[in-house]
Amino acid sequence: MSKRSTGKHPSILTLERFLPYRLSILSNRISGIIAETYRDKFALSITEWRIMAVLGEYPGASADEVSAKIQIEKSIVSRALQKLLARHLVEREVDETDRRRQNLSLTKTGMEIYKQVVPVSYEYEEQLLECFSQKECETFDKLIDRLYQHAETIDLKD
Amino acid sequence: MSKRSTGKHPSILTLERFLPYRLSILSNRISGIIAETYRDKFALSITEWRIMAVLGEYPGASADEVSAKIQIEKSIVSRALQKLLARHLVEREVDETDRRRQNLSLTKTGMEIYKQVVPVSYEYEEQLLECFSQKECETFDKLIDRLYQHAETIDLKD
DNA sequence: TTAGAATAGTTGTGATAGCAACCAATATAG
DNA sequence: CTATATTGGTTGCTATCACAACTATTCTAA
Repeated sequence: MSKRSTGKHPSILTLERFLPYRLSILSNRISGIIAETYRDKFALSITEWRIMAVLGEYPGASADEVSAKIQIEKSIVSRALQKLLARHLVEREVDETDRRRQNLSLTKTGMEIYKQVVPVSYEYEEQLLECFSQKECETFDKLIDRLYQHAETIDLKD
Repeated sequence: MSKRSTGKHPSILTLERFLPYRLSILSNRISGIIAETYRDKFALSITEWRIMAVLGEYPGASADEVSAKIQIEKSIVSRALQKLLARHLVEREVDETDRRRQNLSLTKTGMEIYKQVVPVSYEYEEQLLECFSQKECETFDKLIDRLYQHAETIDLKD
């Protein structure tokens, strides 16, 4: 039984210091900056680009695998794929050993775009990390991964 | 003139190690977990809760100030406010010295909800940070803030 | 075998986000 | 003053997301 009324927390929440909030606006800012570039230079949304990135790494993946990889609802992946297919950046063929499944891959054009986007992405990441020393990079890396792992185990009891 | 073809970056992007992506899924996971609680226990969306949090800290703030604080489009704030007003969690009155402006504040009911949500939020934050030592907390804090500051200065050329 | 569960993918619906256009009140510059 | 710009806020439109229902195929177990 916790003594809520005499608890250890302040009675007012300082949003600017609240970790979930800070991570959210940090992520929004960082994604937002590069989203603009993807949109202006390649006419790709973040989701579309992520799909292409997975297919660049794992040609032949299925929509379901892509969905799991990038942690985006399969319905959203499905609709984003429709656009990529329409633009002939991605192609698919029914897997003959399992006809529910469709193997996805970048088309030639898709691959050309991919090869242009990859260095832009890396350069952006590099610019971001300029504000950290080598050691800080490693630390940050480690802490992010640890937090991510840990968050998965949290279940807010009611 | 950069030698792109012999550049220092790999020609394939490993999405799982790409910082913007990792921050995005980390933030989604962390916000997602608590969003569920806000929704189930208080019937509040993240945005609605953030608005209430600002009003808890700064009673009398205007919609514009709230919008700036939580970095959310004023149109979205406007619509979220309509719901909070309808539920009588927030009230507003026209500022008589500037009749464009409406001063917002939590109602009595709103304040009761607020007082329930605050400790839940702090407890969640505490659980999250369990995976860090005191020292790591401070480091993480510092690095996040630095990265956030730095990201603002980045302008992707062309 | 074959009925039922599981899996891959699509589609419908409602909520939310982002942008721009807009209205009303106020501030400002000639 | 008064025309113009600025500011606070709402609304319309479109895109995107989340969740659930649905179709089609394959797997499983009696």
